[in-house]
Amino acid sequence: MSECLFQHYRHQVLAAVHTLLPDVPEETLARIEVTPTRDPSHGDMATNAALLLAKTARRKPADIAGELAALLEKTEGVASAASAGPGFVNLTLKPDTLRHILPVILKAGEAYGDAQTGNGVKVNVEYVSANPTGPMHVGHCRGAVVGDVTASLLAKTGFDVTREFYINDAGTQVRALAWAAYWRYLQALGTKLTEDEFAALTPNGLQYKGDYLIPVGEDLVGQYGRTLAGDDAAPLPESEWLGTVRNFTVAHMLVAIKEDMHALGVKHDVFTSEAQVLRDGAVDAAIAHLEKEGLLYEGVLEPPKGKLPDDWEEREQLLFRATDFGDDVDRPLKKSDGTNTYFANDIGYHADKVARGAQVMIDIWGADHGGYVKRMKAAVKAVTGGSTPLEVVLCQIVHILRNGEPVRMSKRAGTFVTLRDLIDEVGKDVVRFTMLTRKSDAQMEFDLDHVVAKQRDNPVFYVQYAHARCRSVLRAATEEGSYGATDAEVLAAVPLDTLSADVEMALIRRLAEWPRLVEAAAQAREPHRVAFYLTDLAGDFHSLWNHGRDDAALRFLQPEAPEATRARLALVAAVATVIRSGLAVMGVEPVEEMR
RNA sequence: GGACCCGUAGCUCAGCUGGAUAGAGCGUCGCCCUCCGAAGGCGAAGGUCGAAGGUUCGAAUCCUUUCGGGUCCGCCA
Repeated sequence: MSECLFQHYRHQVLAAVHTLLPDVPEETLARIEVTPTRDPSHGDMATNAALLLAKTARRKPADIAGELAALLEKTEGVASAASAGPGFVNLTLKPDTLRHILPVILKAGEAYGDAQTGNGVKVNVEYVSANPTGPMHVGHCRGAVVGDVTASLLAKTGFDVTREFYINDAGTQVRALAWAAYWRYLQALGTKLTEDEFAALTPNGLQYKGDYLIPVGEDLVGQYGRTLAGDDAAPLPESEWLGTVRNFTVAHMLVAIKEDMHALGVKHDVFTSEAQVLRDGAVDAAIAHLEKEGLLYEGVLEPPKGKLPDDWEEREQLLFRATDFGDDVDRPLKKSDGTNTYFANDIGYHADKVARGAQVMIDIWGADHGGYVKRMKAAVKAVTGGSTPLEVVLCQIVHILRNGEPVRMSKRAGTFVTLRDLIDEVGKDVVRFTMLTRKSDAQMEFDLDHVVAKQRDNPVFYVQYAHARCRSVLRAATEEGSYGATDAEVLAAVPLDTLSADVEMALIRRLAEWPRLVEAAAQAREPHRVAFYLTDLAGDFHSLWNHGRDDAALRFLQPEAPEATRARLALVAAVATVIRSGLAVMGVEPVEEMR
């Protein structure tokens, strides 16, 4: 039998449908599902098949449901099947069928829930992607976690995943960064210039004033001595030093960014440099392709309605016909100084991903880029001829709170919270889990006190506590000595007939849902569902645990009944396994005991 | 002016891509340790799913309109 009970019985339902109505169109069959029931009185699972078939069969749903139920009742593992409600078929499984999932889990270990639905399709997931102009701040970490876990979910369901980081190292921000690093370099050489005097020389003024560039300035001296500066550490023309300083500084920033990602447990397979994509000609090639397709023209854009930018002036520029592909206006590819817009480079970059083999692209962006989605999708459609879909997941802002009060993040005020600060304060696992306790497109509040509190309403604690309790029971059983070995292979073979209490069966039902949840979360690109599932699973387990307080017969360790105890231990070990499987997807370490 | 996201219990949020009587936690109220599993658990109260139309066997979910909050709107990325 398949690892996934729901998938298994879906096939049984489809077989029954085929017997009953051989000519059902493929689209209708695809919509037939077998889902867990919300109400235990509805059995273990239900199918909507009869409701969907009613139209094509021109018959009443309840009639079809009745006939389906009669067929399904005879299916192996099914105790009873009944038509219910508007035309559902409810299935009640034999207890053995449900219990059978425990050895499946114990043998599979953390791999329980793995699937092959991705069929090796190459998916490129791009996340974090930022200007390499400074340390990562807390604003980056939600997208980092969402991207990382989305990638893990896709890998778990059989996709060939590439985790990618796009380095925006080609724009004006990086030039500003180089100027700021050059200032630190001159300072390290003992320049007589004041900051104001240097700022007056700097295009668009001196930015990136944080201390983190001081060591970069010192390292520049170590590497290049005084060769990048004039006498008395006076500035040389930009052309004498910009390339050198920029590359040196970006390399430094990348090291820091990678360290931060490592501290958060976020992995990337590929780091792609915007400047490199530009040098390789991928951008020019993409623009040439669009030109050839007749999708570019020189034109004038309407000024935006409402508040007009101060320096607005009407100007003819190179435009992409984004409106042909569903965007609202055509989009410019060149800035007034003749260089590419970010958009133009991004087109080349996405074409490059496709050239490297991507069959599906998923970009994780901050919500402030929401207005950019349509044009990017339009461009990808144009440049790939529609062969390679682009999906965009937007992450809303995270507000950091301390004791319910907002933590101001301001470089000037000196309360700038870096990602590293956050990890150091609450720990990587807490950050990761908490980032998934809301769906991505909802705003989130992250209270530094709350996320480390050992309380019921802190899901991180609640789930870890459930795992620790499982481990505690298994340790106690091992130490006691008379219940036999408690490793997975042994427990996978114990008789399970004694598991029959409602709370026990409810827990088993929950465990059976895990593979289905993994697939749904991967397909929807919604990693938060894993966190919610684990919280529910933990709740079921805590409930069973407490039932043992009220009813001694429900306790895990039964000295009078070693056989029943072993069955319970198999259940407990399976719960721990599924929690570990879920935490592994989330990149969170399970704990053995609460401190 | 336009685009995108969000409006679900007093509060914070789920709701499995259209299914059965809309669910959790917090808060409120009532219970469960004469310590062998209380950092927990059980129960109660609490809802016209922002509003109005529409689509159909069936809508919190899809469409239109509308109100409220957020993000964004050529030369930032």
